[in-house]
Amino acid sequence: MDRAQGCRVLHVDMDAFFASVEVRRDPSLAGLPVIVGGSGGRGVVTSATYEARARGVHSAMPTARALRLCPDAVVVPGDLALYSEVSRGVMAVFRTITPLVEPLSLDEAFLDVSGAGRRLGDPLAIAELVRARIHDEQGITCSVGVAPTKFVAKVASTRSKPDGLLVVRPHEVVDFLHPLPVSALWGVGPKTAEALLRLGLRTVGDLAHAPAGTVEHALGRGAGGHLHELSWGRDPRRVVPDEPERSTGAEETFGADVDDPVVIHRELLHLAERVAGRLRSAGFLARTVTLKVRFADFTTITRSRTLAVPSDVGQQLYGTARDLFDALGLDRVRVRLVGVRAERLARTGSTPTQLELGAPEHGRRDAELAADRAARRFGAGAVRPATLLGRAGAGRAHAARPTDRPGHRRAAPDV
DNA sequence: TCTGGGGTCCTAATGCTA
DNA sequence: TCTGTAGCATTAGGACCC
Repeated sequence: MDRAQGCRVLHVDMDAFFASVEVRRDPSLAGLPVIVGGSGGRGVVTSATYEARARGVHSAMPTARALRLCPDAVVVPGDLALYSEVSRGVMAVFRTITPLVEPLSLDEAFLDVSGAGRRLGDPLAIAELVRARIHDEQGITCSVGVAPTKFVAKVASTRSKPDGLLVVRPHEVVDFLHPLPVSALWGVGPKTAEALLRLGLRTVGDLAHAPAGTVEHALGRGAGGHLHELSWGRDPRRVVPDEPERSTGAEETFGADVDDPVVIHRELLHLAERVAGRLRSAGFLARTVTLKVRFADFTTITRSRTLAVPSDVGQQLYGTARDLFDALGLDRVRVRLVGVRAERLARTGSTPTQLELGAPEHGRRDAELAADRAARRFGAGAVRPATLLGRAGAGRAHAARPTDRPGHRRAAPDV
């Protein structure tokens, strides 16, 4: 009489995570439409309470539009440091259930509970335990999907929101999936849904009964084959804890478009320092540096370069990003956003250090490590390049500064 | 009124090399 | 020595997710 036999995977997803944490911090917000997101001219909603969602607000919507839909909403700027702290608490609860925890983001994770049955009961009992403990210990609610595979567990948690629990047993998988719209499949966004609609495929069942070759022709071998498998609930992926990061980056949208290369260089330096700080604190070196530029018309380009020697030095990342930017040969073109990303990461220490001839690499790195220590002691921004002095806070010199939303920059994991 | 910031993964083009 | 090619690495872009 096992109520969830064959269901080894739990997908746990916090309900309206950022907004719920804000309500927990300030209980006077309970029951109100609360929007977490950029309040600057160009901000978007990152999270909203269900009271706001009921009025049509959803994440990724421009805040200005959300406020037209819901003028009485309370807008809070967001506090990533706080959300990260709550997230660590949530993940710690999961790890007392099973060591096989695969976080997907700050607010959701897969748990493989196949080894926890003897200690904690069947997967349904474990799911109920997780929900109770998150509520009691973290003060927020979550939704849980219980299924034989990761993908079905993920869909199940989504269908049970908010504050719900849904078990999909192996023999129920096909009946559960097939009535759903294709957009319910993990990896089907607007573009893919449109491509499938052109084939007359609206539901997961339509997709499942279409010839695999047709789907692969429309979407490509990889994606087509994968989605066709998912439509039958076939998903061989295991729950994998402790996957290392593959890249880390930072980007900033200017408050107004910028065409001054001096301002753009200064922003690149700031972003490169941020990324390098994160690399050092996480113990990674970057093999490749990628520059991202979004123009006023929202077209976006990237340019990347592989370093001769992997690096976690801000000045080196900056130099590469700046070279890539200058090589674009832009002549007073209006830029909306710039970003710097470190990719193809290698563990510091696992990569033989090879000093470039004549390069003051070692000195720079030591200086930046000293700055890290000062930042830990005296706060982020205690030490920074002279070019960046006066940039934050009182920077009225340039009308077109990045959006310095109160609490936003400070909240970034700046090490 | 437009459209953030953090990521992952996939594909295609291209250049190098055996 | 020349040429074709397979395979790999790099680069750029795009779709998608939270």
